[in-house]
Amino acid sequence: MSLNRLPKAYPCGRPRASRKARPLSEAERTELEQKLDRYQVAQSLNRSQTRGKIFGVVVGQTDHFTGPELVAKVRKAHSEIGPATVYRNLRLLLDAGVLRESLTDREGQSLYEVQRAEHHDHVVCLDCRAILEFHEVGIESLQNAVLKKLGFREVHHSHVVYAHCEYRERRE
Amino acid sequence: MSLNRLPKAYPCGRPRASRKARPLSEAERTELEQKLDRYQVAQSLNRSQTRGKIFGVVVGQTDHFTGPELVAKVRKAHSEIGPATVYRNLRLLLDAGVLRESLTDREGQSLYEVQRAEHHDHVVCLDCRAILEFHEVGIESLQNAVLKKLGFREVHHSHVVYAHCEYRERRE
DNA sequence: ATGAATGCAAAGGTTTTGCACCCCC
DNA sequence: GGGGGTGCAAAACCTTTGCATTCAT
Repeated sequence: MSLNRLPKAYPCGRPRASRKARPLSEAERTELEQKLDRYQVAQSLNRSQTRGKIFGVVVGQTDHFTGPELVAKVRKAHSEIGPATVYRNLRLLLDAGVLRESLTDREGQSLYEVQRAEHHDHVVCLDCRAILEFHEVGIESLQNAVLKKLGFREVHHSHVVYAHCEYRERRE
Repeated sequence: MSLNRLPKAYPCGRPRASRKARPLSEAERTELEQKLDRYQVAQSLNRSQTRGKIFGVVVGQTDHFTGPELVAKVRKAHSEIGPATVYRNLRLLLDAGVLRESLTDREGQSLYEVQRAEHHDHVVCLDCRAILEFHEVGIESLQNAVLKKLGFREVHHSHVVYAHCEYRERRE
């Protein structure tokens, strides 16, 4: 096999898209809106219509998405909005805590998702690219103990496990 | 503050570059060489001189480095080698397990490092960008228990904590 | 009125690809 | 000899930036 053609995907039999996160509740949406508002006030920013539209698209996302995907989604709903504006607001929403950069997919692209109240970490299936979420309190508390010992105060973290899933295992 | 000028760095007083990892031992270096050899054989790849040179530069790295940094380092030692070749070999070395993509820095760039026998995770200082390493067996075992329950078999993982350090704390 | 936000186009930076030529086995 | 590897240049891609204009307060 030549260097020029390294495989990028190793498909397994896992059913696709079986993992849609639940949509935001009305309360969560309101909470995020207030978060954005507070950030805008704190930073003396304006409340623009365009930002409102982008926010609307963003909080409608249940899955993880890349920058270009967000650009496309925004553009689909509001064709007048260009990439530059989307990226400027993407960064702002990250800073405001409305979004978070949750992981890097196996192609090395950043994936973003809406910041929810309950934190979670990720498992990426190396076969079918499915992304699952997990939360284990014990891990977090051990992590915080380590950080404290090192003299740090955590702001956020990214814990991603890349793994083969049982679907592949069965075929080996 | 305008959207166009979001701050990217918040310097703290931590002394820079206080954290150099130790260089590879001769044994480790040999082990990596064999790993590469095995990979080349398994994939029916050739042993080229250029790849050897790049390997040489790579195993001389003690710190984390980005793609462009590796390009520059290789070029400095071997000016005839271009970016395309470096990137092709970077990917190959990742696939061979000689390197690993260890984390994404706060600018969103991937950082690579030599794969060592002892696994470790990372803390990134949000103030001075220092990168520290930690290893906590308890975290790993909890993680593996979770993965098993979900029906996955871990291949590798990335656990990065972004945090403020005590140096900043003291000044607040 | 003043600074923030947008839209466009252009630039920037990183990584990949096409292709002719060379090297390894 | 045949496939793998390299080097160069060009392309592809994602993201940021400059600037004139519009919007929010």
